[in-house]
Amino acid sequence: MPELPEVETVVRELRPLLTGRVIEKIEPLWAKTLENRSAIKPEGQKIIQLSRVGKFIFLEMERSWLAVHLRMTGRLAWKADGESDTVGKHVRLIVRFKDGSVLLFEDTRKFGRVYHIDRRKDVLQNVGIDALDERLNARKFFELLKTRKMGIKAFLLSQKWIAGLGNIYVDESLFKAGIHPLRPCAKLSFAEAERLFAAVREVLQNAVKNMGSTISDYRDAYGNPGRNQRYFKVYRRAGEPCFECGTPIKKQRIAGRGTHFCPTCQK
DNA sequence: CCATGTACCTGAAGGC
DNA sequence: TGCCTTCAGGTACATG
Repeated sequence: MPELPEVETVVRELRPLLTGRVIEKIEPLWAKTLENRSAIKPEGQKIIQLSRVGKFIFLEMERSWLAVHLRMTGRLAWKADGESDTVGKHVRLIVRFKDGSVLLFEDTRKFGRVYHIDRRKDVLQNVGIDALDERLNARKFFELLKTRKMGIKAFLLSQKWIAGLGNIYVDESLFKAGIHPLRPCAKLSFAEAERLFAAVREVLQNAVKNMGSTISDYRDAYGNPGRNQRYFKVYRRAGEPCFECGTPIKKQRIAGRGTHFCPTCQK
């Protein structure tokens, strides 16, 4: 499941591969994958730069943008020779460049989307500040928490306030901070908010260093799996002993997601 | 405002 | 072997 670290890894790898290339054609193979919300034509436009906000990947062109969301099983891969590339079973969209290279969007479950838009905010209306944005700090994080009654896991999972976290990194961050996933946001002290903010940053930054986590589907732009899954403390460890206290890790449905936590360490 | 449920999808895994 | 059910979870949307 690509979350911020996986998306960041893909963006870093694709940036030198795609920048400067000119689009010849965009071919959707599964109609719903491409959502065109612009009157401008992508054909003939040059890719100026790549960026990321939360789980969105942006390809900035000269007059419009492509925004990619990988959702659950989406992957991007660039191939120097588009002609020799046999189209795999799960290729949902092909971006063809003038030089003959291609960007493939593969997506087993078809949840992923490629949006063609005029400006980034066309897909960012309901997306909050990126979790690694330098403008975010513990004080601002606490300010976002203190007016909300919802459980902290639901808050972190929502992209509305802080963008980029998904199920894996929420569980790992809450464990690192020693906070129970059901704690109401508004009941967290400033010290707890500070600890949680630091944990979120550390968990995400470590995962970026490890090129993301691969559970089943995720691969980077070169088709390689990440290494971060080796360092999970709670995710997918139900019934196994907590590394801190030995209590079996509990799995429970919270905020509609399989949630892993240590009932002893997380209060 | 918030929690819950369903839809979108496919493939893997478990039960019988 | 094979059929059926359940589960995985990012996001949008409907409902209470």
